[in-house]
Amino acid sequence: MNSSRITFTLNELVYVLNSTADRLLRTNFELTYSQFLFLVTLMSQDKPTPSYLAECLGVSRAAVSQRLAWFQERNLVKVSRVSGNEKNLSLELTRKGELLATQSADFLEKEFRILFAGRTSVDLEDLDTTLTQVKTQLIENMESRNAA
Amino acid sequence: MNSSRITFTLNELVYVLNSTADRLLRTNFELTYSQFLFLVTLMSQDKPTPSYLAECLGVSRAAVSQRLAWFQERNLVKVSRVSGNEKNLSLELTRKGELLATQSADFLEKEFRILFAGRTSVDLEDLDTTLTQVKTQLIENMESRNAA
DNA sequence: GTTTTTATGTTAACTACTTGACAAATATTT
DNA sequence: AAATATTTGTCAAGTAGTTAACATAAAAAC
Repeated sequence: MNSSRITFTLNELVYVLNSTADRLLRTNFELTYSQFLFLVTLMSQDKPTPSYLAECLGVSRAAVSQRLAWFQERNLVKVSRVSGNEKNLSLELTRKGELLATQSADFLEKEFRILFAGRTSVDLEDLDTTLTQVKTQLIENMESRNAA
Repeated sequence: MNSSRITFTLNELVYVLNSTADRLLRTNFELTYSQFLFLVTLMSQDKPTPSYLAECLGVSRAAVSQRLAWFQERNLVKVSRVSGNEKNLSLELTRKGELLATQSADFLEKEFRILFAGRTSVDLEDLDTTLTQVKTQLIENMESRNAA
C-alpha cells in the first residue's frame, strides 16, 4: 500500500474535525478553535508561564506573547509577576476565562459524542490506542535513523 | 471515553507526519511540504485551473493566485491561456516540475515506508479503512444534524 | 438577443504564525 | 565572586493563509 494514502486520510480527518470544532465554537461562544485551545491548555497547567504554554501549544514564544493582549483585553487571562521572580510572567485564567473554557469544552465534548456515534460503531478507544502506537513507532524509528 | 482525546491524538500524529515530511523535503529537495503538495496535486489533475487546484488543496483561490508566481519563477509550472477560453487559466507542470514532483514523492514514499515499519506492525491498510469510515460517519452525522 | 446571474482570477487589507535579534534575569562554571 | 551560558519575553520583518471587493467572462434566464 502507498504510505502516502494514510497521511492524506489523516489530514482529511483532522481537517474535518478541526473545522467542525471551529464552526461550533464560533457560533456558540464567539471563539476560534485556536483560541479555545489556548484557554483549555492554559487551564490544564499548574503554574503556567508564556514559555511553557508555547511549548504545550506547539507554537513559538513570540506567538504566545503576541496573542496575550487579546485575552487580557477580554478579561479572560490575567498576566502578572510573582514577586521574587523577575524573569517569568505568571498566567492564569480569570473567573470568566475559566467559565468560558469549561463551558465550551463541555459543549464540544457533547457535540462530538453525537457526531462520532453511528451504526458502524468504530471503537474509538481502540483507534486512539492504535494511533498513539503508530505515533510512538514513528518517533522511535526517526530517532534510531538519526542516531545511525 | 473523552472524545476530545482522540482529536488530540490525531492532531499530534498529523503534526509528526507533516513536520517530518517537511524536514525531509527541505533537506533533500529545497521544497516545503506545502510546495510539494501544490506540485503533486497539480500533477494528479487532468486539465487543472487555479480555481480547481484551490479546491483540491483546500485553500482559497486567492492563495493559489498569490503562489503561482513562485512556481513560475522557478520554471516548475507553466501558466497559459487556451484560445477560445478567456476566463480560465491553464496550469501545467513543466518537465522540471514534473521531475521534481515525481522524485520527491518517490523519496518521501520510501522514507515513510521505513518509518512506518516496526515490530508492533499495525496494519496500515486497516487503519486507513477505519479512519475513512470515521470521517464518512462524521460527515453524515453532521449533514443529518444540519438538515434537522 | 438582452439581461441577469454565476464563476474566475486578482488585489488590498488583515490575521496568525514564523525566525532572528535583542536586553534582561537567572543558572552554571570556573 | 566573577564570568559565562542559558532562558525568557518582546520586537521587527517576513510568510502563507484568510475575507471582501472588484472587473471580466461565461452561462442561464427571460
